[in-house]
Amino acid sequence: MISDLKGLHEKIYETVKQIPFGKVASYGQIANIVGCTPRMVGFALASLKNNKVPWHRVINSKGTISLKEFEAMETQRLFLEREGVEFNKNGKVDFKKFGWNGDS
DNA sequence: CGGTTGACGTGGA
DNA sequence: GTCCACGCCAACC
Repeated sequence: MISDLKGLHEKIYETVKQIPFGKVASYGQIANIVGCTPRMVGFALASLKNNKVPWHRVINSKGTISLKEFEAMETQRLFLEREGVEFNKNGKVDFKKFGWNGDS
C-alpha cells in the first residue's frame, strides 16, 4: 500500500523504491501497480533526478533496457549485474528468475 | 487552455 | 525470433 496520491510520479517512485535488491520489474508491472499507463512510468523515471529511487531495476517488458543514451543503459546494466541480476547475450534479463513478483 | 512529448505495451507483418 | 505502427494518458511548454 502506498501513501496517498500527491502526484502520479510520487506514487510510481514509491513503488519502484519497493523493488527488492537483486530483482527487476517491468514498466508495465509498475504501471499496473500504480494503476496508470506504462508511458507514465517511463516518464516519471525519466524525470527522476534523485538517486533515492532504484530506477535501474526497472526495464521494459522485453527484458531489455530502452534508454536513449548508450551511457545510461550501460550504467543500468552494471547496476543490475552488481545486484546479481544476470544478462543474456542479447542483453536481456530473465524475468523468470529476477522478475519482481510485487512482494517486497 | 491546447499541443507536444515520452525509460512502454501490444498486435500484426 | 525481430521490426513497425498505433494507442495510453499525465506532465511539460
